[in-house]
Amino acid sequence: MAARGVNRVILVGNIGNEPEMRYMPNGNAVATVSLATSDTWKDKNTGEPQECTEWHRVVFFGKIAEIVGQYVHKGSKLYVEGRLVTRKWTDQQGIERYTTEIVVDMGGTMQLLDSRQDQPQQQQTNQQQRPAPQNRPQQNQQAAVPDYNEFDDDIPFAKHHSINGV
Amino acid sequence: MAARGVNRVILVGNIGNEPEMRYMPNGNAVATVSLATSDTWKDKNTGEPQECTEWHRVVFFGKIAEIVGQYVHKGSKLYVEGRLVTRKWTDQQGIERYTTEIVVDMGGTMQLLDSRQDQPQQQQTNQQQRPAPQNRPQQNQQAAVPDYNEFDDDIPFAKHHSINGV
Amino acid sequence: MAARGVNRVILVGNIGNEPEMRYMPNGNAVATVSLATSDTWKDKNTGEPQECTEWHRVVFFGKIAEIVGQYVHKGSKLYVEGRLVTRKWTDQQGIERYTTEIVVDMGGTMQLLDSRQDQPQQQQTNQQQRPAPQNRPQQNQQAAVPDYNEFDDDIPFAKHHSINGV
Amino acid sequence: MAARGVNRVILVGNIGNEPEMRYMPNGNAVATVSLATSDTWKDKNTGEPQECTEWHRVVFFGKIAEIVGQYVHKGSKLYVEGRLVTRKWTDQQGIERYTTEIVVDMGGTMQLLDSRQDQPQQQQTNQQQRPAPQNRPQQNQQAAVPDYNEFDDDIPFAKHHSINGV
DNA sequence: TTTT
DNA sequence: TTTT
Repeated sequence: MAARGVNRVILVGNIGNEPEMRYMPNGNAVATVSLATSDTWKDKNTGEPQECTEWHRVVFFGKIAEIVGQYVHKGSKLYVEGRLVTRKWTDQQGIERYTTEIVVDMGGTMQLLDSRQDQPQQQQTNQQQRPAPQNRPQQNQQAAVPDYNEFDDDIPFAKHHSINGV
Repeated sequence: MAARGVNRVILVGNIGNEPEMRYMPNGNAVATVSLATSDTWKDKNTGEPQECTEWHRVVFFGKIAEIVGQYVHKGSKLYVEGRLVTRKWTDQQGIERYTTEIVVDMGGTMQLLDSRQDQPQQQQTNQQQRPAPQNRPQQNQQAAVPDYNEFDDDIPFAKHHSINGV
Repeated sequence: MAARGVNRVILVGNIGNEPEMRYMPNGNAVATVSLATSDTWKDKNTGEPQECTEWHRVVFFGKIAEIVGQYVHKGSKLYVEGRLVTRKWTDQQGIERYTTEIVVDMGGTMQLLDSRQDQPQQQQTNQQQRPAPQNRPQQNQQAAVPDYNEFDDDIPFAKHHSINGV
Repeated sequence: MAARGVNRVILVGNIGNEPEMRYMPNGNAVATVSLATSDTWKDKNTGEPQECTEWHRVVFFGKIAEIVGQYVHKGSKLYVEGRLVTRKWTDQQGIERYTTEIVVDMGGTMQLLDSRQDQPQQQQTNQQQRPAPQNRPQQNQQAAVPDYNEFDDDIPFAKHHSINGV
């Protein structure tokens, strides 16, 4: 809660995939998305337009992750405010790797920038069995978890996602 | 110069090393530092204080890199505003790796937050042969480079630092 | 260009009016809009939802002002990055007043967050006589000014807008 | 807690006065400071250096206000993250006025950027009768209020400070 | 005066 | 590797 220093990331961009949902042992949701930001400029010499797209791995925790799972879809435009976290993991070949993510938890924020009619309504049908996070009492949050933990096993790299002490 | 989306990082923290200086073929300076930000919180269960330090690799380009080389030292406190760039490189074993850096160029900014008397004066003596960037005409910028390019070869991992087209 | 300290404002919100366009004596465009941001929360005691809308006066300068004049309309959603400037002016009764504005010039940025089809096409017809800013050479920028300076006189409070030395 | 839109201000600068402390009817602290940020640039025509200092009125609420009252002093360098609020008030002549402030409450943050030895120790002596906020149990927070409410009456413009519903 |  |  307290901090020495400032660690803040602000992104506006479009989501490149459906959010990957996971659940912590205590039932808290974790949503991971890839968010694209693009820079465009003109080459100094040739003058022709250049474009460079940067992909950011954004990980949402807790209540905000539930909202992401519910309302964010491939193509959604998001405003995201979070912090940088680099974590170490070991790939299948046993090679140690580092991944930098933008973590959005209680100290961050998210804004869906699509107008309602832009949203792909079809995408939401496969989530209808899940009540909207706003209307769900706190206790249900944990009750819903086991179903998703089973599904969790099918997510590739799921174990890379674990962030200790956050 | 134009952009679709927003990609912004704001950091305040302390530098863990002397800046590593490199120079582009056109003579532009590149300065790389490690910047630490810390989060402190109390464990929910035990109540005892926890600390987590995050290290950020920050890369400065151009005139701002010259200022970093001149005035920033191990222990300096900095405000940094830049953007996230993830680049791919191949290590000595031929393994492809990704590194995420905070790039600070003309679209970013830097503020040295140490009061003047805090600065390690001794550190600056070995840079006195180099005129202050503010007083140096543009042409000298390139004249100063060869000395540092020689030194460049001694920097480990120097080739990882190259960022194409940024 | 240099700075002591940091002065940064980031806003995402909707525009409440058509941009007011003015032109500096040197032909540079100035666009002023009102941007709304809303906070919603639940009253601690009654639990009923509360909303508080904050209106921000945002002033764009130069090329970015031209883009605002061309593409931003009442209802547009914008991302804005600028700095706070408070200026003093005297109203018709001779009373000294202070107004705080978010200034967006070369050190800031703007992103139109509406998808293309959201844009009110009709609004743009009365600007068609004006070439798109991107394609217009620098000289035309000044050529276009007299027309708008005449129009300028019809803008109420136009004299309040003048910002000296910025 | 929820929001439509984003309203964020980030400032780094020096404090121009001792914090003005007030207390809400419920005992919550309110601290107000003036924070200076400076822009320096060279005049395009004459080339001579220009400086423009911007003063920001920053208002802290709650626990963070207590920390400001304890540790922030005239000359302190601060990092501040808050939101813009413009409020209306009536001056002694009955003239309606607007003041824009940067509000820093639970949704914002503050970082003292002075190293410990920079702090004016003498300034703290007149606050020694007040226990450090960290060590003070919640109940004492309210117990300490009456003393300061009396003092509150001596603060000019104190009534301008009230912010309803925030 | 915007928006959801 | 920094800092409090």
